[in-house]
Amino acid sequence: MKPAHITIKDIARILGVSPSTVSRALKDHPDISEETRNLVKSFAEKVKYRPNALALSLRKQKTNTLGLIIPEIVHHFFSSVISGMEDLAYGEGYHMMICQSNENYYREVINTQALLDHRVDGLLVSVSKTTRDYKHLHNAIENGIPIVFFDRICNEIDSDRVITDDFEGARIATTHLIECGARKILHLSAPRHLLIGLRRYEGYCQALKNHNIDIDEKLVLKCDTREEVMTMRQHLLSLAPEIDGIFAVNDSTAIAAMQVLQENGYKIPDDISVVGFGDGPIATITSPPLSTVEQKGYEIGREAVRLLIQRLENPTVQLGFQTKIVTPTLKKRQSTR
Amino acid sequence: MKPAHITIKDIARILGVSPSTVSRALKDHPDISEETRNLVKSFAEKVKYRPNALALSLRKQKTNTLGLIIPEIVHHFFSSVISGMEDLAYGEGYHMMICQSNENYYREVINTQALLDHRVDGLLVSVSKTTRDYKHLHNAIENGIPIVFFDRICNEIDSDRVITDDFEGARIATTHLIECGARKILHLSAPRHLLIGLRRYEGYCQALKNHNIDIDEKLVLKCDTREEVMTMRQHLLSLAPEIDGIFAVNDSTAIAAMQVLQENGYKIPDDISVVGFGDGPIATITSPPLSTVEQKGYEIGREAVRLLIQRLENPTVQLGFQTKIVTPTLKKRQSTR
DNA sequence: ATGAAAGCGCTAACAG
DNA sequence: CTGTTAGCGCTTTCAT
Repeated sequence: MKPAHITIKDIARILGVSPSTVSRALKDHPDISEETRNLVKSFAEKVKYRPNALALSLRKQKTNTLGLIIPEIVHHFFSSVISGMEDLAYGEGYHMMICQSNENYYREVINTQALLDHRVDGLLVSVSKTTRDYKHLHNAIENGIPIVFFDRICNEIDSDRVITDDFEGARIATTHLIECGARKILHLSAPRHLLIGLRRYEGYCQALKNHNIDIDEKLVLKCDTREEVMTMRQHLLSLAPEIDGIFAVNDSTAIAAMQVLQENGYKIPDDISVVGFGDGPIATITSPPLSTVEQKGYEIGREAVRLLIQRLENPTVQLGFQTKIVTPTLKKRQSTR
Repeated sequence: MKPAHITIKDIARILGVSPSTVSRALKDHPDISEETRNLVKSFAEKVKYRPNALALSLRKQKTNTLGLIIPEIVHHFFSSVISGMEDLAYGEGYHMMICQSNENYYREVINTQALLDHRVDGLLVSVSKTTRDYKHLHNAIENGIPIVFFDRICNEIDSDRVITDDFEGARIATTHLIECGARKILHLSAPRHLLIGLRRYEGYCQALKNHNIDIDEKLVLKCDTREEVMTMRQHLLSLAPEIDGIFAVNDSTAIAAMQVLQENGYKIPDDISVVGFGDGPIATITSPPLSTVEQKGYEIGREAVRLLIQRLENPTVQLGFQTKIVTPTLKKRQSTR
């Protein structure tokens, strides 16, 4: 356990030159003679000199670190986002400091503060469900720290954003069902006061409209969890004879519905085709595997980091804020024909 | 976009005192008069002064940051680990810098270096599958940076460790099958050259032995993915009539087997009971829900951070290295009676 | 071509 | 009780 890392000063002392010479030699400053440069460089290599990123950051007023605030890490979509962010950031010479808000406003505030204290160059934020007040995020922007919001964006703050095109995803999913021959399509939806509930409902309606199918509000059920499907089991079964397709707002709801139907003798997809939304790992292991809308978390993560770094590295240019809309794609499997 | 954050120096200048007075007042140093203290504190609050963590770290030679190197973030077990780490670290005043090796040795080396450059106080590492050489990690230890290995530990380095008790998990799972009345238990296993393959196999054998059931090597199949189950479908079905239980090395294999059997008229759990291992989110949504061994990623993460912080905060005491063995528990669902 | 000095923001030993 | 000074590790004028 040697206590200290070797520093430029150490090298300078040992080699009998000044710290500035070492610093310059190390970064190939033209003023330094080849001789000195080689001497310093080979010695530095020998003693495994590594610059202290802390000192560098303090000096340069730039940490090359991005702060991430995410509601929860254990979630297929969010962990995919993190993975995409990490991969791109790494490639661009940035590192990530990651905080989990656990959907807790108070913790989100503390996290934001901590990241600012660490002087991250920018922030990547998906706001917690309990956040109503955005002072902490405004505060970051006022301190010159740009934010890119992703997925759970904040409308009160003008900023770069990356979101999923829920409308389009739902439209694609529903259209697929129609193309499979379905006409009476049940929509298991999230509440409309949630953005995804509303948008996916609208996409569903749009697809029907495009094919001149009337929207039957009896076929739109507020039902967005596995548990709720189980509770509504009877109602679902009472509708089953008259429907030929189901579009669910997420995969677990789709799967639960599929199972209830199967247990009662319905064949998927022969009697009823089913499409989900999200494409977590669960969609591939059901029987039949679930057709669903792929949500591209990895890509959203990359895109968010791309926007952020672009802004960080062009501080002079007054870039207008962009909203990147990532269009999900249909992942056709065997729950639809 | 104000460029700069306010500093102690700024406050000192404005208030007409010295920076050290401000510094002391802020941290309730006893030498400072109440008057000055209140003056400074209220002013600091008014201008939202926040200490620069970078400067502090440089000064104190302590960053309060833990570096994490993990093979992949998008994996239920690993993301649970991260979540547990983050939660505990947060509570103890530490932050996490997270790097993903993507199972790539080269990247693991670079990541380690980057974290050392950032002067993280300690390292949490699960080694990549492709890592054969441990110089980079030895190097960290030589630099006085303690490492806690978790899950994929490194035997060449003497260090703190947190692992799952695979043997015990397998024993519990198999015993559960036996208690459900099974006697002819098929084990779908990972290759024995992998530690988990070996340990879980041994646990399976131990349970049989404890109940005086002979081990039948024909009932131990190297088969540890969904795809492999599909490939071995016929073989599996040929064994099916003579077995009454299955213990699979992971959930997806268990589920695939369950599905193949169901499609061929077997009733789960009536004809055959099935137990998996790992308890990702998929286990709850199958029909019937899968009994499995819960792997406690969250707890492993917390434990790893606990060990690391304990070591960091008792640098003087020569603590012996500990290996924490987290025993998984049976999660009984409906795939077993 | 090299060195001395100042400073990034903060703290702590030493003076007074 | 408060200020001065030095220094954490590094870069970058400004001298020489």
